[in-house]
Amino acid sequence: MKNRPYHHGDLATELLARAEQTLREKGAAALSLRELAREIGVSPAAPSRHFKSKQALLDALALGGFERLAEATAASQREVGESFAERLDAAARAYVGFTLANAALVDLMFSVKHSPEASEALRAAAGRWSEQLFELIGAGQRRGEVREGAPERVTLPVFAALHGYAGLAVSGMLPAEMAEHGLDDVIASILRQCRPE
Amino acid sequence: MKNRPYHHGDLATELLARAEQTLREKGAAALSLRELAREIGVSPAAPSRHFKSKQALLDALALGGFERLAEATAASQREVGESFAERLDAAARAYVGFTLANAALVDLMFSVKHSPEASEALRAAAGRWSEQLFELIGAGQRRGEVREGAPERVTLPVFAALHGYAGLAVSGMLPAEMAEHGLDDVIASILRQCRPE
DNA sequence: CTACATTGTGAACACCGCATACATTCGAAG
DNA sequence: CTTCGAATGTATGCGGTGTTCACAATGTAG
Repeated sequence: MKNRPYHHGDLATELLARAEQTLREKGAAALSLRELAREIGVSPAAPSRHFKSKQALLDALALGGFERLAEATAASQREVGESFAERLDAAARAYVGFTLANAALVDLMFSVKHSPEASEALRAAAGRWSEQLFELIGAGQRRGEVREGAPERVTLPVFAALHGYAGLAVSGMLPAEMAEHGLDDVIASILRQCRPE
Repeated sequence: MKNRPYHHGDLATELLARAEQTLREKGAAALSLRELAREIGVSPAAPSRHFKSKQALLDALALGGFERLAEATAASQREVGESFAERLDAAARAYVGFTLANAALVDLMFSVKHSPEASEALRAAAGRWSEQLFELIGAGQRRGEVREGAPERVTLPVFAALHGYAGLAVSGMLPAEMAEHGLDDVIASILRQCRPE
């Protein structure tokens, strides 16, 4: 009856793909392992062979999100000028754009609830990405376009502003008049706070 | 057998209270109407008389959160000096303190998922609170301690930085060396970006 | 070819949110 | 005070969920 062989071949990746699709369309809360299995045409217990719990599936999604975010950030820096203002602008728009395009996923990534062992991998992936921000700031400092100071202590406020703006925009809590110039204003304020004396 | 009368007397408020407690202790996902009813000693369907759905209960919690946040912010401004630096510092610590002390609740407040009619009330409560921030910035401008500009466009980056820092801190994504001076650095950067030319 | 590890199945369990029909209590109008 | 409707709590059931277990089918290494 079923044309599908007994073994699916690559259930894990198809689970992740479909999960991310439903995540995007209906949010994290509406994600159901059983429904996923039903869509793929596999028994309800099959997913548990690849993800020992629903949380594990979510952790895997979050991990992939960080990797893609890191890639998007790197890409934004590849074809842009060398001035700090340009590079920051590109990185900021890459980050906020990614967040707006993957709201539920980003929510997952920065969610508090992660299984302890996944937390390690997540922290690592997040670190691999935030290093790009350190490097961005560091380069600006070397060019004399960013004020002096320990890179982490200069980078944190920058990143916080971006993260905060993206979160506010996604939550729909921004009145229209703020959303319009919102990102521009945030970027401008970051440049102002980074300026050397 | 039961000493409790047939009518509980104030089920709605006790539901909210217990819900917030479990929210704090075990997170939003672990919140169950049935378990709440069990704890209070009432039938599983009883809560539905006061909150037509689980989402309605969550909306009510979020609403209360905004009100308490507004109150905490107002309190932070009552017994503090008049300089912008002092007032911003107080408001910032009030906001970040509130989110750290009520992480899951704040998550709920800024979550995307709200029933349409609750969104209105939520937006209103959020507005009542954000007006305090506008006023904070406006007062700073009148004192000549904050750069000129439309209040919304000056306030947004300020609030974004605070919101973003709180989110990062809560998510545990901050390395130790950042978390230490983190808030201080964010506040300093806000002051820098607000400074007149 | 045989043994073992991997992957998918089927049934079961204990939950959950929600809806419906019914019971009890409260409060106001007559 | 009685009555009668509204508010509140109960009992039960439905369809859904995540997770676990024993078992079956398939792949793979020796």
